[in-house]
Amino acid sequence: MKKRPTIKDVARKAGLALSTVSLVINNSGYVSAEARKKVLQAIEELGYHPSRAARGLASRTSGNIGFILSEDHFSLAEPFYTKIFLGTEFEARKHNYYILMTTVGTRFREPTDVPRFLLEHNVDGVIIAGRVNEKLVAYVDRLGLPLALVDFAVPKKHYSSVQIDNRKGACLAVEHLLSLGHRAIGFVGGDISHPSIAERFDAFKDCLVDHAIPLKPDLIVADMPGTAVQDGAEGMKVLLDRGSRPTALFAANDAIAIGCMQLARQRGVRIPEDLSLVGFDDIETSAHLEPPLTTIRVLKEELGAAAVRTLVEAVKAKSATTMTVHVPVELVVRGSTCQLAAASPGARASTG
Amino acid sequence: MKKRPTIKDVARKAGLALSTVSLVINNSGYVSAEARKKVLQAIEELGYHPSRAARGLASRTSGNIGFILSEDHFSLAEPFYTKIFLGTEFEARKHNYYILMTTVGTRFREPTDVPRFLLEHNVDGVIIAGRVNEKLVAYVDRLGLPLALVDFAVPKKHYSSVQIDNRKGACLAVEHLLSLGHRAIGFVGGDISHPSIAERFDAFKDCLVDHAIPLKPDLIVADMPGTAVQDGAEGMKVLLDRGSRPTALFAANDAIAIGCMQLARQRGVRIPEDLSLVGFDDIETSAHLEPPLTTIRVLKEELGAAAVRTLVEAVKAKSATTMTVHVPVELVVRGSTCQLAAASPGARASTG
DNA sequence: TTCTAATATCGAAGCGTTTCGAGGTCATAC
DNA sequence: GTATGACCTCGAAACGCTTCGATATTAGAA
Repeated sequence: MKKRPTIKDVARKAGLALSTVSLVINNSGYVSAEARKKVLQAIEELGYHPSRAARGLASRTSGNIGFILSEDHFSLAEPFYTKIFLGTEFEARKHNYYILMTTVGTRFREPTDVPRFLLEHNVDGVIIAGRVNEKLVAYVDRLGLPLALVDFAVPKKHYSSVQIDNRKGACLAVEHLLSLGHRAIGFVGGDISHPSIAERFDAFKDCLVDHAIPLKPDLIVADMPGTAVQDGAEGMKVLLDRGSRPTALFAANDAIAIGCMQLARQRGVRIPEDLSLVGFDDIETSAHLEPPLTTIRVLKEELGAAAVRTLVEAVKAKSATTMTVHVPVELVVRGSTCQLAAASPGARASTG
Repeated sequence: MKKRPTIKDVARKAGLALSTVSLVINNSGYVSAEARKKVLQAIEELGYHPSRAARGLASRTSGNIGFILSEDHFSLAEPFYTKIFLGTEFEARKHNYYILMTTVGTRFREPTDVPRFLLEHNVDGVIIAGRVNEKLVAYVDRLGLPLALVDFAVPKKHYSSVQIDNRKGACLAVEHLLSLGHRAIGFVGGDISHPSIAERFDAFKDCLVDHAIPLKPDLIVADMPGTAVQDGAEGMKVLLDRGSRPTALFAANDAIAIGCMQLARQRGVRIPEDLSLVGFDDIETSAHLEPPLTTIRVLKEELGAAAVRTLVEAVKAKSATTMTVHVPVELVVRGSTCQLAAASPGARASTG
């Protein structure tokens, strides 16, 4: 409980000016080897460590990075963004930053909806994960704070961002299905206004075309309002009611895939025998489904870590250069996909 | 990018002294209704918000709570403490605090192993989750910082803490097994030096005695070094090699239970037919095992939230009163336990 | 030798708050 | 009529740093 030493005490003990001590601590300016040694020793003996608040006030830096998440994403049911957040925590510690986390609603009005750490000037940079109100993004930008978006982009604007390699993922999925002999490959997506979903859809189409497979519009459903389980079920229903019979399906994400699975079961469509199914994201539950879902794994922690690295660079550089990082994805083959040959009707009945 | 207003600007605009403005902001001292109104209006018009750094320096508060976690617990494989952490984030936002997170190793030497936020005086209180070096706890205590331990306790010392209701949980487990007709109930634990594990073991014994079931030492294994899956397998092995044949088993946590399951499968012991098994914690995977594990659910996020509440109280009160909060647990019945009747040898063979 | 630039140290002016004590007004109690 | 205390406002002194400009010294270039 005794008073902790200040830079003044160090200066006195070292017999040097306070400002010289500061130079040593910050490794800036000119300091003789001798003076440096004296300062270091005094620091050591006193057990001195600079105060963050004082340093922050004088240098107008906080040592913190703000992490903004949309409210509906920071639920315990949504481990996707939660993992991104944990990824930022991991990486921030490596760079001697702390993460201040907050969530925001879809509305954005000043100053009520401005994250407190922005009002208090308590962060040196901001990470925004997932879709948030564009006005919030603009607000952060106007503050002149380094900014990195994760799995989100604002149309017509260039911000630094960390993106999932959606195109690659979609290709991996399609090529996996092709390699299994599938040709009638469908797509179930929703909320095409979400950049990631749109990109997956786009790449899906491109990839088929690249492999000389003609697109069949009746195998595609992409107009559900959201990207949750019920949207997947809804999409699957539309597809089946339409009379379409794809042998394989690429779902825009795992939640949608799960919805497809549920409806398939209701309608007596067997997975993978009658229909191979590939998801995207590799969320926790996917591995535990029956059958376990073949999917595209997204390295969620890596998304967060990359965002921190981007930001730390930006803070150091003080330049407004923006950059986009694409985090790799990988195919995880599980039980929801199989060779087309085995998918002919009755194949199972004859063996069972 | 234009300079943000300071308290000085507010004072000028309101035609009052800077200190009066401060009093209004902090709702302290005497301020006339008229003056308050003028200040509030000036603040509104200028869009003023106090700077955290300046306020921190002057008032020696940071608005942050430090969260210390043992290194091996902050892995992505260990969602238990990670969830506690998320629980603190949730709750901290409600009280206008931010969480600064760090991990520590088992060693503790000053000043190398001291969390940076402590050196920088950058937190108003500290939460320590899980077992850490006792010297670290003593160090925090010596700093005079409010402290709350989560799922950890230091022998012979009284710190505020948030505990799992281990006794209740163990009783729920035992009584569940008793209600299924089991009498030969075994225990597999490890690392009895961990307070939580010890308490579960203790309550297990007490509960049996309370129900007039004599303790059979040969049904108990509790000397493994750790509490992980392999320790569970090891314990199960010892039990079986010893020739003990409990009809039901209470494992000190889910990881241990999983180890038991694995070894049981190897040895041809069927769960639940030959052996009913109850775990503790309700970790993510437990629900997805085959069979899904009956266990005692621990509200992990609530542990974290309770710790924050405890700490916020302590910061406000400035008193050194300590308190222990017990967070409730609940029994989750799944497929790894069943009625004793069905467990007679051959019961399955005759139906299969 | 003289000038310049690099090196080294220092004092002082902030950074934007909180807090303390001084000083003033006014109503109430004695 | 004066003392007392509540109420109100203010200026100034911290809080513990960074940073700027001044000054001094030294080494190398001209």
